[in-house]
Amino acid sequence: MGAGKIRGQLLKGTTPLLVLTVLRDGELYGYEIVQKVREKSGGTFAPSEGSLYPALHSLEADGALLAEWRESDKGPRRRYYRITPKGSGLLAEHEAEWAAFSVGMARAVGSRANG
Amino acid sequence: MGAGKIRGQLLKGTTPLLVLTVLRDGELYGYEIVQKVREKSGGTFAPSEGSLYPALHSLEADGALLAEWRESDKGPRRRYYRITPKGSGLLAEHEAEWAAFSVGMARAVGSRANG
DNA sequence: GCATCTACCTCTGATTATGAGGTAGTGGCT
DNA sequence: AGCCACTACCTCATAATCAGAGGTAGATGC
Repeated sequence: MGAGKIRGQLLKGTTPLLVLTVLRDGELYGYEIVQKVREKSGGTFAPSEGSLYPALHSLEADGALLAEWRESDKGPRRRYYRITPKGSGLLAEHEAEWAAFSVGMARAVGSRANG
Repeated sequence: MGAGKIRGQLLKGTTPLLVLTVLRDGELYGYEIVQKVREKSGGTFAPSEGSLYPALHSLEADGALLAEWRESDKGPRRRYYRITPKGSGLLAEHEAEWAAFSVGMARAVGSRANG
């Protein structure tokens, strides 16, 4: 349980990156996004609804995503999300941030001393 | 500026890991901890005072660190921190969390499709 | 006396993940 | 028909914690 508490904090700020990443391969609706993230991350990540939907709305408001309602044959309607050119730019920014961040962590936490 | 906003969120939860990591090599006081973190991370990280001191107090309260006031020849007194066995255990936990987290991210964000 | 550097501490505001709750459509079971 | 489960969306209250600004205090130099 203690470990989960740490993880919850590490997750902060990763939802837009994860969402934009799975949408790079094509349009998806909310539930599908969670499944794709879980799949791609090897089961490590699966954004909760309480963080997914606000993130989607915020990305849409920023012009990073385009959304469209569509009916489903078998269940409630779905809101499909598609990445925009602006979203691709934002994705690149998030990827660069993550890369710099994880390199810094590898240096700082790496088993060997650096100084 | 936009990038910094992302990073600020990614940083959440990393302060205890960074602090415990630099204290693994010996005791340090607050200002020194920031410098060591900056040094080890190649300039990527340098905890702000507003996050460092609360983290130190919390780690001390948890029994992960032992602290001691000492006078300085040339300036105000310093509070030296030393890692305890419990702190080493916590460090191992944080390291494992970080490892799992960064592996998951590498899978999810890696340039090639996984599924 | 006053500014500057070191060194500590605390508070406010902003961001965001979680978990619980709520609304609806579809289909299966009794 | 009534009930439950599953899909699919959304929102709210709570908790964690980072940044930045402010405050206290000792030592040094002008």
